Amino acid sequence: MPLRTAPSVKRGKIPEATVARLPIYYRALTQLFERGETRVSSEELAELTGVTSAKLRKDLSHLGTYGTRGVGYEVEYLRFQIAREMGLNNDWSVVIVGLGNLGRALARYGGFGSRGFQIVGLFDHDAKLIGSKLRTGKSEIEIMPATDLARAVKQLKARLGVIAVPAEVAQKVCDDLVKAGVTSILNFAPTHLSTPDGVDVRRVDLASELQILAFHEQKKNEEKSA
Amino acid sequence: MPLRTAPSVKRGKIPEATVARLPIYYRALTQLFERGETRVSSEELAELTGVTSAKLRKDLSHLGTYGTRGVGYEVEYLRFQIAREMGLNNDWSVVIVGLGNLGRALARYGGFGSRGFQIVGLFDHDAKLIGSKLRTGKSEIEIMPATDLARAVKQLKARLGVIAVPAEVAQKVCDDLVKAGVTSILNFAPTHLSTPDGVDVRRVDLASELQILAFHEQKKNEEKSA
DNA sequence: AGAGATTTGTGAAGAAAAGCACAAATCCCC
DNA sequence: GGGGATTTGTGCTTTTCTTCACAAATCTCT
Repeated sequence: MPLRTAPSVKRGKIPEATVARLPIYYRALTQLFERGETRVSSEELAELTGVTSAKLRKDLSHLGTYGTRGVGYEVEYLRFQIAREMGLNNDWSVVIVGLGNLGRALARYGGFGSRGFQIVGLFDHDAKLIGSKLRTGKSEIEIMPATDLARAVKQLKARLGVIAVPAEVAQKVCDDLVKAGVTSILNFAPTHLSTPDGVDVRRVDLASELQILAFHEQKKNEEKSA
Repeated sequence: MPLRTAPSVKRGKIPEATVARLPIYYRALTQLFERGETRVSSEELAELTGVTSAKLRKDLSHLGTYGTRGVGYEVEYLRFQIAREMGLNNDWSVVIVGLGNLGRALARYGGFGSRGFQIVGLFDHDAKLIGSKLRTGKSEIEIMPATDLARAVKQLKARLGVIAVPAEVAQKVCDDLVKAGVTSILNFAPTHLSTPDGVDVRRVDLASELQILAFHEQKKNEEKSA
């Protein structure tokens, strides 16, 4: 009978590289949990997520010692600990600015609205879109005018913002979001955003990703012909 | 009159971290070029792209010595060198699999079809979509049945594939793409893909990005209340 | 209860990336 | 043509990330 002893929670700060992998582990654990698995070894979980088992163990060791030597990890327990560490038990309000092709896809994207994230505001500049409603997961939300951004976002108390507008206006939108109290931004516009200290920006750049692949692809060809 | 001396092209391999930043520099240089700027210093370009000037210079030094001390870099020349290094002068054929919300947005996304990347095939599983046409940049392309994937992609000779299908079928699609000769994959499905050696996979994970932001957001709150 | 088989957690070593600081090269102006 | 002002390119240092390898902890079987 594995009696759960007090989890030794470590309070050093977690390396950024580790933080970036926690969502991957979380997802794999969720899958295992839904499949009814109760235990998993670092080897198996590493296989599922595409990392090495040593890296996985070191990553987890930054959260605390949640495994059992000779046995492995309890799926549900480890999953909960990661969720807690990542703040997924809290509820996060998110606004999306820009509802072109990409913005609409993001708004409708299920994985976005799921677990912990709730889309509470949609904004666009285009008069043809304003007032129309969009289904985002469970609820329907009306698209509001971008001119209202700063005021409306402040009222919604959202601290996470998604920018899916053209590069030319991204900085302006970013400034408005920051003014409204947003302190974390996911930027899909292909441009660098400058923000004051204390505001995090993560960029997702579709064209860059393709270019990086093309670079490696080219290297493969050079090798072949060499 | 700055007579252009033979560029000393360095042939060591370029660090991965540098490769990931080259597209950013390239975009900023394109912008400067279109604005009519002919010269830029590492300090200015660093500011524009959100890196430090030392890092920028070191990155560029891996490509060759394309700057002039006391002066800076010639915008057009440097831009060309980066493009060449990244294989953007070649033309890359890309196929997209999965034309749900996200896939359609990607297909229509201008920055994708631009400079060097041409979407040559669209595939989906859904009978309602098959046969319909989608405008991707300049041309219209018909959506083809996913059952035809391996055969059709081989015929199209595409080596870059974009996966925008649900996680459950992503590995199957990936296997088919690899079978068809695709050697670089951009994966939007929230799951790890296993591939044979020689096939590169880059993952873009929207939910993970939000979760990483939420993690830091939580840390900010803890600090405040501490 | 003890021997043998697993599997974690982690120090220590190694590799990669970032940051520093300054010599070398160029320009400008008198 | 020489002195002062810029700005690159890079050796060196520091930091961060990854990998290795093994002791410690647990389980199983007899």
